[in-house]
Amino acid sequence: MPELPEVETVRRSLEPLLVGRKIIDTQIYYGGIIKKPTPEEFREEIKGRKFEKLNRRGKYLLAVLSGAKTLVVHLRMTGRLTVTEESKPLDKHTHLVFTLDNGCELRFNDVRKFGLIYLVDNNRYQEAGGLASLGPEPLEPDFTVEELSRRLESKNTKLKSFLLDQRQIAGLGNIYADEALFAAGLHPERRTGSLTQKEIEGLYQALRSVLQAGIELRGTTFRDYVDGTGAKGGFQDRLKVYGRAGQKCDCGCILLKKTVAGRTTVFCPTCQI
DNA sequence: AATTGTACCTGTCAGC
DNA sequence: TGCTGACAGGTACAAT
Repeated sequence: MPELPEVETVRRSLEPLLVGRKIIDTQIYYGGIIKKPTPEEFREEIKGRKFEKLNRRGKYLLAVLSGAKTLVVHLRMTGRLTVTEESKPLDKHTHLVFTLDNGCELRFNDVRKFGLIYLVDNNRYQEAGGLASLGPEPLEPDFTVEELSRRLESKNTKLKSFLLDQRQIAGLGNIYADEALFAAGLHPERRTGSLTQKEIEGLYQALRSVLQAGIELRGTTFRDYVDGTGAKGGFQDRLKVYGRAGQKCDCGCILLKKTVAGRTTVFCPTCQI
C-alpha cells in the first residue's frame, strides 16, 4: 500500500515529468474521487495551470500549480498516479486523465476507488481532509527522539495503534509499522507509556532506518503499488514480518498474525517483547 | 474531547 | 466450473 516511502518514490519519479508542464484539460471518468470542489468546478479550475513543484506530506502528494492552487492527492490503498504517452490505451479503473502539453497524460487509476483528490488554495490545506492534522515527518530533522518520547508518553495506547495514527507521526501504514516494530524488537501490543528510554531510542532509529531503506529501494510492491512511471518497488524482498505470518523469523520462530488496533499485525513472539 | 466502529470498493483466493 | 464468503487496509465520518 502506498505509505511514506511509496508516496515519496511517486513524487520523485513524477517531478521531472510534470514540473513545467501545463494541464490542457481533464477527462473525468469517475468523479467520486474528487472531493473538492465539484468535479465540474475542478475541471474548469485546473485547466491551463502549470505544475510548479511536487511536494509530499505524510502519504499525501501535493502538486503546487500556477495561480496559487495545490492539487492534493491521496492514493489510499490501490491508487496509482502515472505519466503515460497519450497514445497508450487506458488501463481498467482509470478515473481521471489530465492531458499535458507535451503529448503525455497524467493518469489516476484506482481499482477500489478509495483515492482522494482535492484542489485547494495554497496554504488552505485544512480543506484537504486529514492533511492539516498530520503529525511530524519522521525523516525530517525536527522529528527527534525527544519529540517521539513526548508523543509516546502523552498517549496510553498500543504501539501499533500509535504508529498508525497519522496525527502522531505522518506516513506510516501497516507495512512499515510492522517492520519498524520488528526492527526495534518491540511487541505491537506494548503500551506507549511503558517504554524505557533505550527502547524509545531503538524505536526512533528503527522508524528512520526502515523508512529510509523503503525509499532507497523505491517502495514496496506487495500487490498494486507502482511509481510514477509504472515501475515496481524493491522493498518487498526485504520484508521481515509483513505478509510473512506462518513463516520463520530469522531467529527460527514462526511469525504470528494477530489483529491489533483493527489491523492485521505480524510479529515474532520471541524477538519482539 | 477522545476513542471506536463502520463504510467505502473490487480483486483474489480458499473452500465447496 | 462456478459460486460464496472472507479478506486486504487508509481515511472520513458516524456513533459512542
